[in-house]
Amino acid sequence: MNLEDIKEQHLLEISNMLRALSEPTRLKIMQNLHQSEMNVGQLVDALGTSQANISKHLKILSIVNLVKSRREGTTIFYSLFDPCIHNLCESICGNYFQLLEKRLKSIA
Amino acid sequence: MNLEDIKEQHLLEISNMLRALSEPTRLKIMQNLHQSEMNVGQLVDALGTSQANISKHLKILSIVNLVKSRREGTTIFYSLFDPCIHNLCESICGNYFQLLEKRLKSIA
DNA sequence: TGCTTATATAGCTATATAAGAATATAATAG
DNA sequence: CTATTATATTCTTATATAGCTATATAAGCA
Repeated sequence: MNLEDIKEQHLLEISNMLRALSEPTRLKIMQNLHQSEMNVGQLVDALGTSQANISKHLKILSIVNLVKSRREGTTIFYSLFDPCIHNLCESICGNYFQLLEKRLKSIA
Repeated sequence: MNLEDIKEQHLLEISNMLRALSEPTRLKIMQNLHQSEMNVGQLVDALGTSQANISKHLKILSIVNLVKSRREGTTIFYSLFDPCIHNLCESICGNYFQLLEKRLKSIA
């Protein structure tokens, strides 16, 4: 599938996924879930923001299928929706550092 | 480089890059530049929005180093900042379709 | 049942931003 | 210099959204 051939609707969905990913708190949530599943309370502790805030961000990540959840008693565990999300994150981050290096070289 | 090890400042820069990418018009600009460099007028024609609007979006994409420009007389040509941006876009798009397939299968 | 814990939601405010309209800048031609 | 063409910027308005506070829901336990 080439970028050039993407239809409007898919492009809109991709932009939604990227917008969901593009918020720093949500990116940190993804970074945490990258390692293992976590419940809301653990994420609250890890990120140092309010529980309400974390819940809202988790909802946004759920809507675009970046994360999924399972209940265990009163606790809800969140994890990456699919293993391929790993690759997505690694790839974004890898490309960022590749770009960063080239920018630094072009300054030097 | 693993996602888990990314420091705050890099994470903020990545989120800025993703936010820049996450707007539909800008994603379409990237989609067009994916194929070849284009000047502002060509992008205006291709996307069907105002010249001012395109210029503003191009500026946002420039700031995060997703595109670069060169002048030729009064015309300014834009292109992807670096070849690796190709990979980034292909990877985002590839992962989206992979996710899409799995969602469809899980419904069926 | 009522109480506690964990999570989600609603309402509010402040800020960010996309798009339109008008104007400004920059390069070139005459 | 003036006019023209191509692009950028400024200002405004409307909408989206992050975070706060308070409240609601849901599950388990006494």
